[in-house]
Amino acid sequence: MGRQPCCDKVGVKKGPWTAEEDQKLVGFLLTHGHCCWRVVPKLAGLLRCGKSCRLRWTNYLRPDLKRGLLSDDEERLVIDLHAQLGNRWSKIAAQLPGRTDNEIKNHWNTHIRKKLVRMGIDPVTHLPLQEPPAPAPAPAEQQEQSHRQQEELQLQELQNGRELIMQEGAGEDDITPMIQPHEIMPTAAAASNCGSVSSAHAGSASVVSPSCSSSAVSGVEWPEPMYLLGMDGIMDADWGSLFPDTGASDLYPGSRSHFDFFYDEAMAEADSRLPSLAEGAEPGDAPESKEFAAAPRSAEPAASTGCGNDAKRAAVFRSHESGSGSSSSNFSFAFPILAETSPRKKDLVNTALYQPLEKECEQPPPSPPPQQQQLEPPVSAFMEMTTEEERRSSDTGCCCCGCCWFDCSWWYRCQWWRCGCCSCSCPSFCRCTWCLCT
DNA sequence: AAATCGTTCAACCGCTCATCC
DNA sequence: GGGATGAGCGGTTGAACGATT
Repeated sequence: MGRQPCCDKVGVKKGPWTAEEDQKLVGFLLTHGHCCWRVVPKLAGLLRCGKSCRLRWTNYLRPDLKRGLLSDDEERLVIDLHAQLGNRWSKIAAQLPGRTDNEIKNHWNTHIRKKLVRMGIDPVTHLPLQEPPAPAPAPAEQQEQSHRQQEELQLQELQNGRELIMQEGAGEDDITPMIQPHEIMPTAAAASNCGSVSSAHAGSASVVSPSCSSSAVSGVEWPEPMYLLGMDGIMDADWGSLFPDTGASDLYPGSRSHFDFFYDEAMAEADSRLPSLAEGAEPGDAPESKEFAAAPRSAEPAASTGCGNDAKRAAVFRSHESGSGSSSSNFSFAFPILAETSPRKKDLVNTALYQPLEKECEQPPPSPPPQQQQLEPPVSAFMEMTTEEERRSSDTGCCCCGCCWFDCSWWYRCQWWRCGCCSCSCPSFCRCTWCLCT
């Protein structure tokens, strides 16, 4: 008697997942978890096999996934772990929270393996390749050779550090650097400015969320279904009551989300710059504090421009911020960002998120077209824009929404720590010249 | 502008492992 | 102990996309 197939293959859809399917799957899993993958598609109303659902969830929809290319540190760790574990991608992935075995495997095959070969290292044995000495490089190759030498130096550093990494147990903070603020994908709501999903900028499941496994997630008692593709559902959620007693960091021990990182850094800096904020300083001391606490600047302009979600988001933030002091990880669940499709290079190439290909890095950067050389207009020009919509829609001015960090930080053109057109580093409230906190 | 080639990565396939009965 | 079953792993595929000709 042969093994029962995972599905009957009849009437089962294959190929790329649609947004609607993602929505159904996420909604179902967040509501019910998964007890048995085979029945998930039936109960969720999907014409997919359970295996496909599991893969889609673990490799793409899971709310703790990082997106984007592996960082240099992650790449080094992958190389190091591969030298020890071989092609045990799941074991390697287990050391890189937020990364999937599939993702690492793909990255290995498309980037790292080639890099190692170029460096004269056998990607299988991690030993030097036995090759005849290469002829003297042509002048055009000298630059590349210099690049190789640099990579070899890095690899040597890696080898030197291998023992140390292993002895120290490779703490998460050491081995998995946080995604930097500029790497954050735009939220669908932010990118579209008014809550409708923009396929052009809606990132794939770019998420700021604690590390977890799908099995851990399934253990949560989730509230009412939240169809994540409709961002309103997220924003409307009562995140304070979602995890009334335990923060996400409790749910996922030892984890710290990117949001945690941002939040703590922001608070630390805000504390240093606005020491009297907590005591209810006078406007002269912290001009934005009271206004923010009462009604963020974004709220009113948002209303006038039809962006009521800003107020909702600000309300969620305030609710969170004024909580009992439990882990800010609670809030991390507010940002699972689902996309209609995976982001393509064209979507990111003009953004801070774009990470050039290796070969592109080897080329001298193309000189920007004239119009791009003046991305930052005089501050006065920016200040002449009077509405939030004008500021937001301006490709040449400050990209901040002009109000609280809540919007700014999720707007992909923003620099987290300070706005591109001012040196304000008061991340709790703003980073742009619209604000008065400078 | 069109054709061709190379790259990337989501998704699939087939296998093994773990667990249950 | 052995069969049935579900889950997970690693290799492979193919569509989409970018680069080049």
